[in-house]
Amino acid sequence: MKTTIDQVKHYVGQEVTIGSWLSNKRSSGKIAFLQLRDGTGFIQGVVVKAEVSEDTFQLAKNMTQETSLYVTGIVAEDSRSPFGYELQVSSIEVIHEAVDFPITPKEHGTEFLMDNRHLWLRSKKQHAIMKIRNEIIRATYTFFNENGYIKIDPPILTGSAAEGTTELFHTQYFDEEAYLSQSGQLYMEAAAMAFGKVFSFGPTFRAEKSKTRRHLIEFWMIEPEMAFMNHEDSLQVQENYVSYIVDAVLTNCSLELQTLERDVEKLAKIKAPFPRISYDDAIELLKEKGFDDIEWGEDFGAPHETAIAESFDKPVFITNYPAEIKAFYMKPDPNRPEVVLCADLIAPEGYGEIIGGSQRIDDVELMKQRYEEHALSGDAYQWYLELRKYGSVPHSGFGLGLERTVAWLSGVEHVRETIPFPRLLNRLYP
RNA sequence: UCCACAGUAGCUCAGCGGUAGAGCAAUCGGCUGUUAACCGAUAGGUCGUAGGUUCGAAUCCUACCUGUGGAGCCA
Repeated sequence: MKTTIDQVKHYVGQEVTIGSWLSNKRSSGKIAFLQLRDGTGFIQGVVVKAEVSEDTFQLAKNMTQETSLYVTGIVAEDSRSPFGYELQVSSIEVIHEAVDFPITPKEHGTEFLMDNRHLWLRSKKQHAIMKIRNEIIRATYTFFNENGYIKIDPPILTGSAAEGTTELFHTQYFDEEAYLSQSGQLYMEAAAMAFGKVFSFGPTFRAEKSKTRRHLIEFWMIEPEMAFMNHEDSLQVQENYVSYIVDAVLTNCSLELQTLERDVEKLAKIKAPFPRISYDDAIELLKEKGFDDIEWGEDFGAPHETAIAESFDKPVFITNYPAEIKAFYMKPDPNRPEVVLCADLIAPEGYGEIIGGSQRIDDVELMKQRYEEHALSGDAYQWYLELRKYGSVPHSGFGLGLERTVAWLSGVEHVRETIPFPRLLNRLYP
């Protein structure tokens, strides 16, 4: 019976064949232990010299790391095995012998592992992180579909910048210049006017020379946009969504969290509602904590965000930033035009901003004024202005960074481990 | 772009002015329950690159290259 490691518990006492790779082995004169991996899990194969042919035993003893093989044997429960079950091997068929696999069962440096990312993905820890990433993706689709959202895909090649401040990747679009999308948001606003509640889920590109554990050049973003929702409505969507994915990961990835030695107690506390603190109060809080390097009107740096997040054991919304330091499309607070109806959601434990969101300007005259202030050329942004011309409604939206969320829930230090093939400042290979 | 640190065997590192070292991986041998298994042996090097100081440089100095951590910007 051909099966996979995750199904092995259904075949105790029976003979199965598993297509697998040898992740490690140990052997003595009369017995060999094969650590086998097949993508669904890990299991130990036990080869006893007295119970197999001489050829099979020699094969088992001499097999190299990451050799691919079909292994056949009887499934047995065994507490001595690291995986709970083991395979009492009767025969081995080598598919391909791996020669000099570079990632040995010892410590390695970051550069080396990144150069071998295509092989590093085979390791247990990376496997667990990718499973958690997949669970967040799955839960995202479920959450939005069950709440009446339609997935809309904004373009990746664009003719103009969403926000002029950040650097864009330039490319050629036949005879004209084009850019890789750094946000689908403007297009999602158009989609919200067509479908009410929409979300996007796709790659984003930022040609910023950022070099921190929270930055990638290419990363994935989830961008919901909702018509007829004000800022407060949007905050509720955000906290419900984040609570939902945290719960999904806790429920469906307990093994992976254990592999990563994640403190799940901290994650279990993450339930809506989340605390909110205004930008004004956040400035006060920082002053109380002894920060004298920030004044009203300045944006927070990473140490500031971390200090604010430390005051809470849940993610915290920092709301109503000064309009000056935020994007042109954010709606001013009607009672205080110098601040805008926006919020950043800061994850606990120093993982930083995972969501940025706002209510959008719906008044066409104010938007025209912003165009002038930000010197946005009329032609490229004409269509965006027209959304305010034909049946404009209050609407809000936000963007969640997938990799930062994966890093937070997995408890890994650096976002580069949360995407299969990270694009970093100095890395385009593999 | 700025600041700090680091490049020595395939990998992780020690050596810090006087003949280039260890562990793991590889190869060979030993061991019946291993858990990054263990034990013995073999093989493996233009000490990031280019200059300089010195009787002598992996070691000291200068420049450059590459990487790591952080800052700014952002998700």
